[in-house]
Amino acid sequence: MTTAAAAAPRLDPRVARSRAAVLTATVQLLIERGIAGATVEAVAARSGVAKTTIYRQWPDQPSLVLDAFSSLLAAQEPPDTGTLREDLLQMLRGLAAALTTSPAAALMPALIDAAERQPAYRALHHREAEARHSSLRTVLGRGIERGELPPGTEVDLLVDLLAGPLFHRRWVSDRVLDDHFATAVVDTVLLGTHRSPHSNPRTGGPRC
Amino acid sequence: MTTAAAAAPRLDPRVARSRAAVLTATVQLLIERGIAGATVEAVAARSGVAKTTIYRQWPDQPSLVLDAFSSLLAAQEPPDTGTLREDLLQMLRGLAAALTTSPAAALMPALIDAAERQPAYRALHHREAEARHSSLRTVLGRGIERGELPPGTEVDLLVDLLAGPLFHRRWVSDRVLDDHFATAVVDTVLLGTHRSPHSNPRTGGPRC
DNA sequence: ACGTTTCGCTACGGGGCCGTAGCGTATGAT
DNA sequence: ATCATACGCTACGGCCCCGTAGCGAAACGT
Repeated sequence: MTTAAAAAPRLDPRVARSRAAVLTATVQLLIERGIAGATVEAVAARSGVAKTTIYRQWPDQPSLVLDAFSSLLAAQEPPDTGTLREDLLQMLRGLAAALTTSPAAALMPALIDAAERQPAYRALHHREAEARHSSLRTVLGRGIERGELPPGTEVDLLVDLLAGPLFHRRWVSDRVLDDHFATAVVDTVLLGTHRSPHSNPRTGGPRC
Repeated sequence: MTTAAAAAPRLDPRVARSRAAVLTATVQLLIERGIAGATVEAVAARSGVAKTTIYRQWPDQPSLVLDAFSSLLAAQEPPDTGTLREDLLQMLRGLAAALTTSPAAALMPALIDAAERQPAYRALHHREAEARHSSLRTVLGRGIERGELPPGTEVDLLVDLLAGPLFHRRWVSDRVLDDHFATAVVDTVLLGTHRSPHSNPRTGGPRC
């Protein structure tokens, strides 16, 4: 009975309310001032929740920030249009849009930077990245089954080839990142993979 | 008199010494603890230079950190082997090696994160990125002149297509980043670009 | 209506870092 | 040898943030 009760604890609405307010304020502060600026005191001031209340729900600042980060996890479902190209276009266009418009995208560098040194952030970063890549892997796997990609295709390589250019353009080149760019990436990579130059040169192209 | 003297200031060796010690310590602290950890007090402790001396040469902490960042600028000369593929292989392999081994590479996420919010860091980041890309652009330009790339090739797109996957693998996928990977990227992108980089969407893309 | 839980508020000691001042000492230039 | 300069050291007021304690008030569950 105790285990059953602990499994489905109906939450006190007061807890839920303050918890939501705190997380919202934390995300805002993370975007505006970075991890270092997401102070417990600042979160308390911004959210209207007392500092002591925050400490009643989170042991320390890193726990709170990690919680705020994971509250943003929103992995999209893998599309299934019937064509590999269409699936990839849909995914990369969605990614491009998310990287340019979503305010949450702005704090990905902060997560990567923190992951470079702190194990907890590192684990979270990998979890989120894996969640994003799994959809891509699913789509690519279907492409292989359909014969749109050669059988020996290295899926991991393709993931970097497809997603990498979008990230690079957003945070390094700092140029326009739109549907046209996403389309160009998909087509170039698909065309370049069609003959699988690195893995299986003997079999030539599938049906060229 | 004052203007003439300021025009050619031979540096006091004491200044040069403390300056070098401070910058070295700052870089170390940046790598170990990030920007927030590169405190003037910590730098003073690590370098053995008194805190007051640091303030005599830098007005505040951001100036010091920016100075430390720019002391790491080392853009490689564009190679000229005669073949576009060889040039690109050399450059991307060098980049892959730098991203994996160089301790300075570890603080690129920190720079990108800071650039997201602070204009000074943003300017520095763009300056460094531009320096890296210019060599790549030079090599690609020669490829177009030689006819190894179609005349209308979008060089900016190629830069992201080539460099992006390396960054993505280093900081998102967190998988092996070696010569083999760099080679696969170069070959896929070159093959994919050999015909039109983005074919017409009406027919369903680059089908053969 | 009743106990229980969570809340907001105030206050606190502790710590870290900021940026400056003053002063004697060591190192450099001439 | 002399003068100028940069140095290290100590000390300081100020600020921000940490995490905890104690209290009464308000909101909840039954």
